[in-house]
Formats: sequence, structure tokens, C-alpha cells
Amino acid sequence: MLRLSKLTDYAVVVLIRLGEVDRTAPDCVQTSPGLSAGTGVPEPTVAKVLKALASASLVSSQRGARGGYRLMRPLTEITVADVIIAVDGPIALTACVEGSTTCCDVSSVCAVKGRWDLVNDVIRESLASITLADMRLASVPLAFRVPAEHAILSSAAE
Amino acid sequence: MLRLSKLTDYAVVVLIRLGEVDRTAPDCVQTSPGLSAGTGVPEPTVAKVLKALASASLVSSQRGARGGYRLMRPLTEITVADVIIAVDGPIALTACVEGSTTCCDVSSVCAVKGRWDLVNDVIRESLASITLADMRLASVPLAFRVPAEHAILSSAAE
DNA sequence: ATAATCAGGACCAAGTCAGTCCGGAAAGGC
DNA sequence: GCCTTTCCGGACTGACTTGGTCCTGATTAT
Repeated sequence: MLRLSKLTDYAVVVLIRLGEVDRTAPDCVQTSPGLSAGTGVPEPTVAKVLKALASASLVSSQRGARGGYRLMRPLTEITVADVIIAVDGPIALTACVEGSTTCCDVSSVCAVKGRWDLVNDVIRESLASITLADMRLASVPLAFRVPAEHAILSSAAE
Repeated sequence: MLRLSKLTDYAVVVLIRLGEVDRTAPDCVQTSPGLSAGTGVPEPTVAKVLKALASASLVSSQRGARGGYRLMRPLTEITVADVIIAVDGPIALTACVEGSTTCCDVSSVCAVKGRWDLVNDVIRESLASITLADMRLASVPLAFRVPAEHAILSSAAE
């Protein structure tokens, strides 16, 4: 099924939410309980996702009272590939890709070596070409996609 | 990790194997024990994969004694997407893609609806652009990629 | 008739993942 | 200086998916 983990899905939701508030109040951080309330994702899960995003430097964290999280880059500069790698680890369709240690227990099958690399590269490239800003637009119903929407986004891209 | 199932990997191996012998003896079918021996993949697993491929009409089967499997299209006309769909079902990165019934138990999250469709389409397109013939070439070491290789392939594509 | 072969299931073990929780450390507020 | 808030890093568990096997029945050549 070529499935993507749910955590990645949540990460996108949370990041977009972060981006929306960041835009209106750039200095304001958001706490994980707050993001949970704003997105509907259970709080512990939000926290888990944010940890992963923080260690991948997609968000920065501020500890202590009045602490919270903030985007380190605008949504236009975060790609889907970035998020997947941050949450799920490196993008590798099979165990038999370059840099894998557990490669090919069945030796005869591994005439296959390197076979999927081509596919992997194409996928990686595709995922790196889509930003969260693109996904955000896609998720907004057409009726709400007023010109102002684009104005805000493009100003954020500057 | 965006992982692909092993079955799909095996399917590619088996299909390419089928394609290689098909080329030299177009009327000759191959049995699943034979394909198992030729690829190193355990026989029951080969059988399982072949069943899936047969019901997706990627290979045709001949029952009875001296029966076996044969490709229905040359390798140049079988895409990676075809194989994935045959073995793993429709390509859908998340549960929340068009046509899913179990969509979005958490209603607030599902402001997300349709968000991944864009990504899905790009992936699908990428996978549909790579054929097994492409993968076969990629798996053959450069030293063996003699001109004759291409001649054979292009004759098979006719 | 018999042997070979595919068809279509059911079935089980193992690995993986989502989700939760806990103790600890940093940063403000009183 | 103490306490609250918040993040950090990990361990843990229950459920699900997947890989892999096997069995019974249908089909066909010899």
C-alpha cells in the first residue's frame, strides 16, 4: 500500500497550524497542549511529533513557563520530504537500498541490488518538490481560496 | 519510512525473471517451483505473488501438467505502479485519501481532507513512469550493459 | 487414471507502529 | 529561593499489518 505513517500526517497538521499562527504573531510560541486543542490531535501524540520535528530542526523549542514551539522556516520552505524524514526516518522503499546494513539475506535475490534506487530517487525528488504551503492550499476548499489567501502566502515566502 | 512491502520486491524479481526467459522462448511457460529456483525466493511465496499478479492480469496462467506462468505484456510495458497495485492494492499514502471509507475519525483533524491527494498523485505519476525494463537495466552492473542488451530489449518492445 | 500444476482460501508467528506515560531538566513568575 | 510550567528523552504496551506457510479443490497433459 506504500503507506505513510500517521505520525507524519499529524506532523503536517501541526506544522501548518504552527505556520498559521506564526504568520499573525511571529514572536508567539505555541504549547503542545495548545496545538492539541487547535488540531484535535491528542496531546501526548502532538508532543511526540513535536519532539521529532524539533530534533530535525524544523521547529525550535522554548523551555520553561511561557515556552512552546515555533517554526524555524516558513511553510513555503518546508517540503513533504523534510517532514517524512524528520518523523519516519530516511526515505527508503525497501531494505535493499544504498546504505542499508541488513541488505539481502537471500543472496541469489540480491542480483537485485540497486534495483530500487532508481525508484527511490524519483520518489524522493517528488516529495522534495511539494511544500507544506502547497498542501495547505490543497486542503482549503476552493470556495475559500480567495485572492487574499495567495497574498498572505506570497508575503510569507519573501 | 514510506516502506514498500517485500512481496512487491519479490514480484519485481519474479516478473523480470519471467521476462528474461520469455524473450528467448516465447511459448514456454515457467512453473512456480522453477521460478523459485531461478530467483532464490521460497516457493510458497513465489506462488502467492504469482497468484496476485495473475489476478491483476500481469501474467497469464496455464493450469495442469506442463502448465505455468507467462508474461502478458513485455517488461517495457509493465510499470512499477502496476506491480505495486497488483500486490499491495491501490496506492494510497494515508487512510484519508479519496475513496477511503475509514476516513477521519477525528473530525477536527479532517480539515485536512484532501490534503495528501496532491502528494499521492505525484507519487502515482512517478511510479507509473518507471517500467520493469528500466529497473532491470538499473540492476545490471555497468560492465555487463553491453549494446546487445539494448538490442534485445528493444526487440522485445516491438 | 494419475501426476503435475494453478486457485483460493485459512492460518500463525513476528515485527512494527500508534499511543501513553514517567522521571528529569530548563526557564519564568512569585 | 521555591514552585509552576513546559520541553526532553526514554521505556512500555496493545493492536495491527505483514510475511510466510499450508491445505483442499479444480484443471489439464500424459
